[in-house]
Amino acid sequence: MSGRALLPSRMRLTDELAKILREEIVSGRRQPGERLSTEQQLSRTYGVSRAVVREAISKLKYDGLVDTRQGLGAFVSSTGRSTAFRIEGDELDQKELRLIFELRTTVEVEAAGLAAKRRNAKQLKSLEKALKEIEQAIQKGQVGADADAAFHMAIADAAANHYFKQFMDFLESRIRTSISVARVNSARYEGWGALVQDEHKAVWDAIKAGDDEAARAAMRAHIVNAATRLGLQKER
Amino acid sequence: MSGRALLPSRMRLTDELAKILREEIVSGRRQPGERLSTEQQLSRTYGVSRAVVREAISKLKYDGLVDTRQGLGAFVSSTGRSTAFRIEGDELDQKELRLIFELRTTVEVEAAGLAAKRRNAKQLKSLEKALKEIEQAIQKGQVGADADAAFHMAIADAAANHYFKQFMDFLESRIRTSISVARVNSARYEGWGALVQDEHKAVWDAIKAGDDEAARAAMRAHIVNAATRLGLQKER
DNA sequence: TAGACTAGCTTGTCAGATGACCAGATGAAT
DNA sequence: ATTCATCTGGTCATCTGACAAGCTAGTCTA
Repeated sequence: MSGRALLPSRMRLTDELAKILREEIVSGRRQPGERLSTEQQLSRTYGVSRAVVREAISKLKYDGLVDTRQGLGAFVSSTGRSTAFRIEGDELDQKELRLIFELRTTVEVEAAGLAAKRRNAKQLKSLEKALKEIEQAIQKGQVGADADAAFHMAIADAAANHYFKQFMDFLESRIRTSISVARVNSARYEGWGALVQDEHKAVWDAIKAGDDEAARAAMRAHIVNAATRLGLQKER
Repeated sequence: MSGRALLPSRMRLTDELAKILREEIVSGRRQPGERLSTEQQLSRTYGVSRAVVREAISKLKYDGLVDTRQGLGAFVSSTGRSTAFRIEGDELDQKELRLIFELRTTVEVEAAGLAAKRRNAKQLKSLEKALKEIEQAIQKGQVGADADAAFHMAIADAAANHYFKQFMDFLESRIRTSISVARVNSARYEGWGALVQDEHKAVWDAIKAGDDEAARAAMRAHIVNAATRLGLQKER
């Protein structure tokens, strides 16, 4: 088979094909509801095996861009919208990070508020434990990033909404991979340790007291400060 | 082949397997960097063909959960976290929908607040246009779902943060596919038209006036009411 | 000892085959 | 004439077996 010329590049064939098909759909060149060519046709058109075509279509299906029905074919999904929320790109510039931080702030502030209203005894204990571990780490001069993450996740738990938790987790890791770890750690903790801990305590106190407004305010202050410490301009 | 017993259910095999493997990773049972079993082993373990295993792994790779290298194997990605935020399942029950609505409320309320602070003349015009179209649709007795969506998206635009917009878009379409369209439309507009429009106007007025707190309050009221109209219990 | 080389494993891709599923046509029964 | 069961061809879902290409580790050679 020499049709390979139709799919150049050194990428994997399935990624290459998926990219082409995706482009055709999101660009609107293929209308919602429209039927795609059959796997065999696509395989012939692009000079790849049916297995490659299947994996490529599988990706689009996974993103909700197409639906397949056995015996019928593959169709451009009616919504034409992706069913997954992605943040593309490995390295994000400061401007993008600031926007993501804004979204994160929004969600985490509300999570703190919900936690203040809904937390139970067990969750309070988890929070307290995380807080103590951060304290100890700081006293030892350690970074305590794990304990810090645990604190934030404990809040998400207490908010009693696993979508909040999932989303915060997602955003956190997305931000983390975009800022060099060294920078995060140093910026977050070097010299700021005590200050950060004060902010944590404020959040903790409010959640313990069940004061959701105070919890929101404390969390907002904490994250805005964190952004500042990371060198992201504080807005407003 | 009788190993099928290991993968019951009427889902597609590849989705089923992907779900299992994903669970093993996000739960932390498999550590970041750890090597997965080979495709052949997995194929034997779960009693499916290698093609199915490949498609399943392809999904995880797509979400950034695993990396594969030809000749080496598949590895749990270093972060161990997904690069995409998904809400699994086609039909979500009321409880899940309520939780998603809570997240949506959070984001959209803040978006309204940001819009009030940041909107420019052009965006105000878009909002006004959407508002008028909804009005006309209601007077004609039509549904006006498109115009309604346009209104919400115009707010997202005015918030000047495309992550808000993307995420709201994502949640909206995710909710829409979980509630039968007929039910959404009727519940949203049949008899409620004028009421809904009043809520929209309140949001619009606040954004136009640049009053972010009022915008947040109005949007919160609007979405809470929408949830109620959809038969989702209002919480708190 | 240092470097080239080979063996063996793994993923990437291919080709062909079978089963399940669907829409529409066909034909029989009412 | 209408309704319903059946047939038929097309399509996706899955399986099987094979080869190519990339990688590691150990072996062999100079």
